[in-house]
Amino acid sequence: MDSSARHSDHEAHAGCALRSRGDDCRFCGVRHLSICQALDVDELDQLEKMASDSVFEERAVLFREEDQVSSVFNITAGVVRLIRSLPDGRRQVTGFALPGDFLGISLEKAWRFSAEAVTPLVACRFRRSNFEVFCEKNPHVMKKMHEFASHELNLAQDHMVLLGRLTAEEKIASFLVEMRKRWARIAGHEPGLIRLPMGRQDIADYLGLTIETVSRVINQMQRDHKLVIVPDGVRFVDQNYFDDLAL
Amino acid sequence: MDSSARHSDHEAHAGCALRSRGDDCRFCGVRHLSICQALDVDELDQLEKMASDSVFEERAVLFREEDQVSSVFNITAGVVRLIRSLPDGRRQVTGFALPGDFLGISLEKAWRFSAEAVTPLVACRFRRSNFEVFCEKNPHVMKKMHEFASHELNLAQDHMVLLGRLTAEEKIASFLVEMRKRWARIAGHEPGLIRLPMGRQDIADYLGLTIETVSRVINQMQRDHKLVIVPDGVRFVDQNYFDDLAL
DNA sequence: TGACGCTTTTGATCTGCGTCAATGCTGACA
DNA sequence: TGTCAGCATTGACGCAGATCAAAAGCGTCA
Repeated sequence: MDSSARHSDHEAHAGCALRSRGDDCRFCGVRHLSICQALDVDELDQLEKMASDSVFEERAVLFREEDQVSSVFNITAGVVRLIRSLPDGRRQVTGFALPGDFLGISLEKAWRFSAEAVTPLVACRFRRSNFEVFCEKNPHVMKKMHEFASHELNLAQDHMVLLGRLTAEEKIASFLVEMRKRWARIAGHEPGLIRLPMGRQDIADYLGLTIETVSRVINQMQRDHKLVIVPDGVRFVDQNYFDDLAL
Repeated sequence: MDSSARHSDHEAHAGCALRSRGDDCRFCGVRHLSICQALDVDELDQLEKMASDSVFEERAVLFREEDQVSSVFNITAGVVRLIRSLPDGRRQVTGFALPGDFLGISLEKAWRFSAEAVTPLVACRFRRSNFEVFCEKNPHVMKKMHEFASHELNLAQDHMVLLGRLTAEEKIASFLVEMRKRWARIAGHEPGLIRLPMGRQDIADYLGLTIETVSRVINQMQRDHKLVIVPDGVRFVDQNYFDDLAL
């Protein structure tokens, strides 16, 4: 098998299943989505020497809030929930990390949120100390990190509007549209099925709602022929309804 | 007046009143709080050549969502509200910028939020194009920008927890504690008076509440002897009450 | 000094979503 | 094939905070 065939083979399956870099970053299925897109062949080579694939089971904890940041991660396959918890058990899911997403952009000493595998997971792992040196040595990698952080900040502000000012129905619609866009970017085309690998409780904690409200709203949408609920996700029936409601 | 006397004079007034750099960054009252803290004398010199003081009246619009980013700002004196608006008029205040805060950290083409002066304002203004070149030429300035952005991201995540999971009472308490900390950092000591130059509507839009709820909760706190309302702010009576409630 | 405009406060009422409780569904395993 | 555990759904009811409406402060200006 020549390298171009291997390459396109990997691209075709981006985001679909468990899948490692195969020990060669050049053929990584999420490279075009990730921080690595910024790197030239030389830098990619350096980075590869620092990388190790690591696999997590569903529900595995990658790290907890307050833990020292000893590794940073590039998600290769699977979904992660990022969680802030209050002392009394209330939770806010601050985001979901999908293939191509990077955990550890901030270069701070300790994690400010916990990360748990929603599905079986493959991640490209770097020792934090190595990665930090790598960033400092390559200014345009630092710039890329900054661009990623800025993008995250914009998304965080979008989410503030959602949490502070949208109704339950608008929140759900926005969430579904967001997931559709993100999966589309990963797959390279608009998917018919919007995959929702996370449970209702995670969706509720992401949207600042209760599990009952999430369930009620989605099922009402189905009764109103706006979508159909299918195993592992939903399918839009009335696209315009969602585009009109979403943030 | 020698320069050290001028310096301490400026420090003493940090955050109190309208006050410019006086055309010399070395004596800037907010330098130790701002992005400029990262710079050595040489870099500060370069930056100064690019800087111009600009003054805004109360209610002035610094820029609007979607506007091209032609300038970036370092707030010298006064307070700015940062706003995301929905088409139907609902608003979310994503943050308040205080002296030392920087607007334009993301280096994106267009603003993603509007900025309006809550009080009369002095800001140190840089042409975006100049500033970007300056960042690219000085890697550790880029790193500092990234650190600022990362910090903002953490604050944004804190605010998501507040918006998604706190009660009205907890939101108000968290807000007051946040403002106390931020003014303390600017003044260099814990202030007796917590200055609230923004109106009730801005506070409501920051916390995802209505103006009536903000008013009711604060006035109830006063009736319960947790604080006293004074012109331009509040004063804590029962510090522990707030520390226990706040995020 | 009084009239005006704007913000804040207060009261009465309503409602969207939370809470509590029960039932249903699905997949794993004996 | 039945049992069990963990999620999702559904229903009944309650309440925190929204909405609607009015009054009270308060700075500004003629």
